[in-house]
Amino acid sequence: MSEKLNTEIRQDQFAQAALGLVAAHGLKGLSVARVAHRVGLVPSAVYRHFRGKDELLDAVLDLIRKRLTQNVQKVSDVKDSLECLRRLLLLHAQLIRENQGVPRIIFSEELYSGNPRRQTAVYGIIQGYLKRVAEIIKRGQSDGQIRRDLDASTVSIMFLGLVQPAAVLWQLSDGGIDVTKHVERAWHIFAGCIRAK
Amino acid sequence: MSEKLNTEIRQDQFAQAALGLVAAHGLKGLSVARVAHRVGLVPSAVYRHFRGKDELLDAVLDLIRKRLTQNVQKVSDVKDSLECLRRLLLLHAQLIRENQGVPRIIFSEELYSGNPRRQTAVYGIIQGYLKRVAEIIKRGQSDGQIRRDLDASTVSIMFLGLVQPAAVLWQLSDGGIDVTKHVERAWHIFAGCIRAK
DNA sequence: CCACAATGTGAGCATAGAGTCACAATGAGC
DNA sequence: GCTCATTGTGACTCTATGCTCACATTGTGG
Repeated sequence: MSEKLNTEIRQDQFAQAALGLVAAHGLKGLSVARVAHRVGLVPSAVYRHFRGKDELLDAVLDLIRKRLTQNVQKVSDVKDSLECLRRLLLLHAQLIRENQGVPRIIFSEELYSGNPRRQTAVYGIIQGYLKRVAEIIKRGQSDGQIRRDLDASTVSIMFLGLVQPAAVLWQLSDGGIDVTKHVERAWHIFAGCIRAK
Repeated sequence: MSEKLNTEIRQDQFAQAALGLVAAHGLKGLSVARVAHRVGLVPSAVYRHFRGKDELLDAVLDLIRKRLTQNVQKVSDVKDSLECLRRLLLLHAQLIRENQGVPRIIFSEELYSGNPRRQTAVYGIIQGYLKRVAEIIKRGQSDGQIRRDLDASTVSIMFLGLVQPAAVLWQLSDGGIDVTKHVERAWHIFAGCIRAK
């Protein structure tokens, strides 16, 4: 029998295991049994710490939200707002590279179709991230770094668009495309466009 | 008993039914039984026209490729390359609005994880589309409409990035975001950036 | 050191969905 | 109008997976 650990620790372990499994085998490959096995426990053990698979998935979403928030934190002290955005973009690319599970979960409607509550949750995560990006952009607009005639919200969505398609291609090509390189090139073009003249 | 129709017609019907089902209920809701029911037939009838679910999904992918190719065709006679791109972008947004199944299938790794052949197929569809976009861009570069210092391939991926995140948000918010509006605003910014001065 | 709550286990249930097969109906070509 | 290949049907099997439950084990507070 495995060591007995308290619920919070197990919940964390299960959530991380789940995220890893999605990265490796896709959402389709995410079964309660596999998650348990990855943690070194037996399937039914999962139900000691979650009411069901739904609750487990919620925990995974929470994990993802934390990772995104962390990235924003990491760049929050960069004064130059364009540089701040650039670094956030690179961190984002890195997050995706290091954990393919993140985009797979966020952009797979499998997770929330037929589950309005979770759909709202995912939407909230993305909107939360976008909001923070928009704030950085607005800061750049007030201190004259970024063109004031642009809608911060639109720009923040475009910002996401710098990574997202590249991430999909990277996944599809099994790493045949360098996400970070593309993101750097794209950023160069994009920055030249929103920078105040 | 239902009317007997030949295989090509049935294959088409099943593929379209499948695409519609994905739009309505997500990939998770795509079962052979439902597809059959939507066409007004019984589950086992599907196996008269496809070897299995895999072959059905391949047919759906083919349908999607055709739709994308159609869009490129529709704008192929527009001389002004920036205008050509703008129209293609709007068609793309329209395609997504009218058939949510398209992005859901293309960007859901569920479809191809654990199936290298199909993964390659999806990659091919996107790359094919990107290639055509890149050609339009190169045309714009040679006739002096678009900045020559930009890498056409990078720009084509950015082009995709103008719609993709908006499409995801639109899906997540149940239509709470106007994809076409965002795309128009984003295009305005983007075009100002790649246009030759 | 002991009781008991929390955690881990294995066996088993229920359901959904892919696929098979023998048989029935259809309709196109002769 | 007959024949037969094609297409449609219903009953079925098989497998994967979410989940339950009775029981075993652990370790912590008193």
